Amino acid sequence: MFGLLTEIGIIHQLAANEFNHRLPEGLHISHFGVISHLCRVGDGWTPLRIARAFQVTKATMTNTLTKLSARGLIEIKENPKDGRSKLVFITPQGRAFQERSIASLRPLIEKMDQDLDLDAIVKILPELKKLREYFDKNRTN
Amino acid sequence: MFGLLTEIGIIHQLAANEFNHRLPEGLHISHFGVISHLCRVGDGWTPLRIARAFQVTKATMTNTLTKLSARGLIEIKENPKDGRSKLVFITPQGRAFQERSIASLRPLIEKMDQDLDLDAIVKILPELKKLREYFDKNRTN
DNA sequence: TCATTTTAGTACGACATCTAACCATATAGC
DNA sequence: GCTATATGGTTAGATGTCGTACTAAAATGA
Repeated sequence: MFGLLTEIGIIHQLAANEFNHRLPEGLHISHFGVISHLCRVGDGWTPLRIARAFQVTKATMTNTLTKLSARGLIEIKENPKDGRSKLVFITPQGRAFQERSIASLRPLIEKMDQDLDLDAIVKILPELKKLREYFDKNRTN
Repeated sequence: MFGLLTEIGIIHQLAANEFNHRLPEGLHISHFGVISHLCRVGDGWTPLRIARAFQVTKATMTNTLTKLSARGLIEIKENPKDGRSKLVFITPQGRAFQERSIASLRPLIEKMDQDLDLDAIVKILPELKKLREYFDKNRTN
């Protein structure tokens, strides 16, 4: 069990590092994650909901969104339905950034697709999902 | 592929967080990792060799070892064979810390062993190892 | 032998993330 | 309706990790 988590930790570290190196304009994998998410599933989410989707604290998400907003990649508006909260929208520059990012990452992904046994990887995904759900359900706080 | 790495990233985040919460005296999973490593495979390693084992930079390892040394959990000596380098040894307090840590983590691990299908997890380990070796081999540096 | 290059470790600054504390607004209970 | 609690977001401080640049020592090679 320790071995599994060690392995996962190292893979995460190496993968995040690899991605960070390749993302344009010195942006971080977490920035790409949020932008990509908004592009794929639609925008107009509250910061808290995005934080939950990525399993980070709301303070972390405030930080990430502030950076993205400063770069003009997203727009943060008041939520007309709830005075406490905000809504996050992607801008045209945000979409352009996502496309540039994907283009930057494509060679890496394609090389992985080529070098690694995708079938085997697809097979372990459900197992990882179970593990993630377990941690998510059993976490303290 | 993206999904796989997202999953791995979240699991790592949740697991590291869970471990950090449970480790004694506010120590971090990275500290436990080093101590545990020295206990298991023997001490007298150079900082760089430990850094490589955990796939972190040597600057990071300097930081970690400084903290551990300040707490008296390890001892860092000159390397008589090489004036540039050091050797890291575990102290009795370090061993005691490892035992306390394991005791703190035991309930979590036992619960996981109980709740999760270990056979399935053991089956995905080789696949993860392959993935890790792939990233390790192909990393930009 | 001595100059060049490589290697081990450290110093410093940047940054993502966390926790804790705080403010403002919404919800619930009496 | 009003008070107490819960919720969404921000701020401040701590920390782990990274990249870059530096020093000192070892290895290389002409």
